Amino acid sequence: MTELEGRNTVHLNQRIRRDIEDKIMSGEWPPGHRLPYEHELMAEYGCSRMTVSKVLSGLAVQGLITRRRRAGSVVATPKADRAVLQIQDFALEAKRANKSYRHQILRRSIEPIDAATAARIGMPAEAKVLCVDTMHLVEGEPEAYEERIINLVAVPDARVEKFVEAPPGTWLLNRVPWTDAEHVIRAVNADAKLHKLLQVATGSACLVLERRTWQAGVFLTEARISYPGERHRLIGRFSPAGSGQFPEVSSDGTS
Amino acid sequence: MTELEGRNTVHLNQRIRRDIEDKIMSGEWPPGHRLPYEHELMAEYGCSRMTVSKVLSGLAVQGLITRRRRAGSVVATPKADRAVLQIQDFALEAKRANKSYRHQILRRSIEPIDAATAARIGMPAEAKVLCVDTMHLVEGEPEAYEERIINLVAVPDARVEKFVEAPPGTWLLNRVPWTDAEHVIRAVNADAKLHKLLQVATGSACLVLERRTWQAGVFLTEARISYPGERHRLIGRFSPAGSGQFPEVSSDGTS
DNA sequence: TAGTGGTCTAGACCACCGC
DNA sequence: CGGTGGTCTAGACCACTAG
Repeated sequence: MTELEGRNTVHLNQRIRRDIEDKIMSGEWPPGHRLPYEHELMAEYGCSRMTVSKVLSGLAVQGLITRRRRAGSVVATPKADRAVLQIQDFALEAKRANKSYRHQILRRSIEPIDAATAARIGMPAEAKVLCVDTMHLVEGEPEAYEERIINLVAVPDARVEKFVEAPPGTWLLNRVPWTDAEHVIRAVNADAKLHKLLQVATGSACLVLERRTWQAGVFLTEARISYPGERHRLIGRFSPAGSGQFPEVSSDGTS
Repeated sequence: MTELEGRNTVHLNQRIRRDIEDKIMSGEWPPGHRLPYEHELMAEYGCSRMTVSKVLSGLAVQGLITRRRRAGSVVATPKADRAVLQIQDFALEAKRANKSYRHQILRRSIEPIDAATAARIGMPAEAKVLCVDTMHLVEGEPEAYEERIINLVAVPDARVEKFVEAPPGTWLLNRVPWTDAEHVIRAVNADAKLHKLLQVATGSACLVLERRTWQAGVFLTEARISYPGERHRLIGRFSPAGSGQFPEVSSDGTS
């Protein structure tokens, strides 16, 4: 077609992708609708097959379409909604809100894990791990209470780390990459311990986030983070997988 | 190099990608480390530039590396952890667990929204929306209570839909694609209403998930879903963005 | 079996940006 | 300025699968 107009910095693949996304998003191509074949798109846009192929592959990765060999590409039918929450680094989060942050290490000891924990994280029951309890304070107020277990076999450096400059979560994040993670979010009524630490009434609802991470099958760390109930909320804003990524996410503490 | 061995069905790009991922994950290439240039990888694997380019682009989309012209590609430093929760369709979820599911529409009316809601969803205060309250029952027990608002301008079909066969969430999911979403997760103490509906003690902790979705800037729907406190947890298992996608995710109800 | 997508090549030109 | 990544081409062979 030798398109020569409108090529300021907008690339052909972007135009193709946008056209297809628009047709899907507008409902013009509903779930199940078969997209044009690659050779048809080649003809339509007057480009090589590689270009349309990359576009369609990207849409497939994004989950907008599904592709099969002989059958062509069809608009995917959404399966379920995803909630994507970005668990911010506490210090970063506070800094963005222009608030002061500090943390206190309440406990730091190396202990054997009990049977329940062993089963949960997939380690032998006798294994010794590093246990670190941390209070996160924003503007001097309790923001969250964190109970963490670190596998010293996977993270030997942690054995001598005192977590003075950075709390365990931040320290680990900047040091050890992970390959698998599991999150559990629950609501619990504050017991005496949470009452004392978070300065909330006994029985008031608290948000508990448990995160376990592994690296290639090897357990790395488990964190149980308790937030004061209604004062804190996990917030996530996002677009479908892969497209807009994660434009703005926060975990704030407005009532 | 003209590699000729080991090409059963494992593609060259997969091998390159795996090699790089392994080096990053093992810590051999820590955050900030500069990867080989494309032409170096070409020489190392004896392939064309397109092949290594696609691999590196994929890793960049995945967030494992960052790429800049002239400067090359470097291993990205992780910013924060993400929690990815898949909000299952209630019926699907129950079916997988081999449990019975049904829903009840407790309320269905078209009403103008109040000022607070209008501000929250970005619609004029006078706009009329469809309000649907739904109880989700698994094995006859209250699983969740859902309060939903649907923008009739964006989803005109909803005006005559009675949600008998499928609850509003499922109905919408299979009909309307969204481009942006916002989630808020809170813990609240059950008030009299939740006590009655979810059959939990007044004051017991409940998990509240609010989801608002838009399509290209146009508000679609808002759902506030309340789960009985400790009986239900949101669970997500996942790998870093783009790689393993979402291997197994559930929202189960064990105590 | 024929036609689709999946992968790969050996080039090319260009935009950007660090030196 | 030179070298990097970003994009694109016009081919090619192969694997898979629907009809």
